[in-house]
Amino acid sequence: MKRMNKSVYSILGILSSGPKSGYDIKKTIERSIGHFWAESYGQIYPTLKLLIDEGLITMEEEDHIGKLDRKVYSITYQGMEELLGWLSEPVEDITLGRNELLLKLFFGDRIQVDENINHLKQYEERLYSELYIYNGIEENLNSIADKCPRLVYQSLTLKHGQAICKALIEWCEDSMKTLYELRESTKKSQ
Amino acid sequence: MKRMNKSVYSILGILSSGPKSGYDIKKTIERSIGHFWAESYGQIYPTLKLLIDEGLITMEEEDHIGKLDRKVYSITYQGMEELLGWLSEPVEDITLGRNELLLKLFFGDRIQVDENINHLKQYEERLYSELYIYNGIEENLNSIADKCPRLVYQSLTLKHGQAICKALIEWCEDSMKTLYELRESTKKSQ
DNA sequence: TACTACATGTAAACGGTTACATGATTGC
DNA sequence: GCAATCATGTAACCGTTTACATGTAGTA
Repeated sequence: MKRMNKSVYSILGILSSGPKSGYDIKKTIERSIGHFWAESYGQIYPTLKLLIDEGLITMEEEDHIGKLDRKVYSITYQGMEELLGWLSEPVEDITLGRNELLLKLFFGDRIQVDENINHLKQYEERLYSELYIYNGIEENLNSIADKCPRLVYQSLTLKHGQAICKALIEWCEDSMKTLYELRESTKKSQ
Repeated sequence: MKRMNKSVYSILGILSSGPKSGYDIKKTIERSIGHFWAESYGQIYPTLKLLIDEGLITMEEEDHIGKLDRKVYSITYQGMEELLGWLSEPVEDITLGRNELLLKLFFGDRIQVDENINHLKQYEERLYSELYIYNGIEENLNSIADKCPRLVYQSLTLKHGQAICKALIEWCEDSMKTLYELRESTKKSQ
């Protein structure tokens, strides 16, 4: 299976909770994962075509409720396997724009709780090393006695990075705690 | 003047503190704004060509210290004007990947303190309204009594957004305080 | 009547990265 | 001799957005 771009997985994820048209997929993405992941029609329709070619989804023309040519897409068994495989793989990119970790996490109930905890652990580690670098730069800035305005502005951008790191490390901790509890509660109910 | 992409301003910003070669620009960007703004050679060299055509920078071939064909670029008066104009304009995009606010702020000492404070104020407002939306969704999620794992994962992604918003609102407050102090201290010394 | 939502799709443009080609200089 | 760094540049590729084209259905 050739390398696929991430749009594929956002669409497979959405279809994993039921068949939908291209239009529906767009709307569903906006309402659910829209705050960290966007897809345009120019991305969705060609991707749907590709997914059919790969056998990961199927299409059915829902003929004439009225005269709308509505095409409904469903995920196949292979498609579900592809999705689950991707969900379990470690996160690659974490550009804060299109956040792959959040995309995996949003569909986290499809896989084991521990796998999601692992994703969070790895993210937390990255955040710690990023913060470590920032702290190094900060010490460097502080060691320069001469406090010119230039340095003030530089350190503001630095503090931005530190603030995000610290907040997200906390978020990781809280999230992992939540997932530990989820794991325990599902154990009991079995 | 036709609309320019943001790479232009990162380069003008870097050149505003002294002439540099394309290679130097790349290295300087990495060391200074690299944590929120990247540029590749494939972006830098064509942009330098464009900036020369627009008269915003000039080029001088620094011939033969050895035999390296080093080309040194300097910002022109018009280039400086273009940069200062852009620095004073309100921020457009704030994708957290390539952060335009931080780019403006990093070069903030070139303009009035108050203009930078305004950028921060506007950013803070955006963050408040984003947080407001998240809080609305959260209430909605909480009102669903049925606590299925699905919702747990959804709310994790939501909390991610909330955590960043809160941290950055605090960062805005701190930054504005710092800039108020900077403004007062420069007033006194005049 | 006009506006909004439903519905599908494509082509061009845009912004950016990656891979490649080329070659000098410095230091181990 | 070899690796790292200095140094310039281009072409292909990738992912994404925008603008466009087309048309139906419901409702105010």
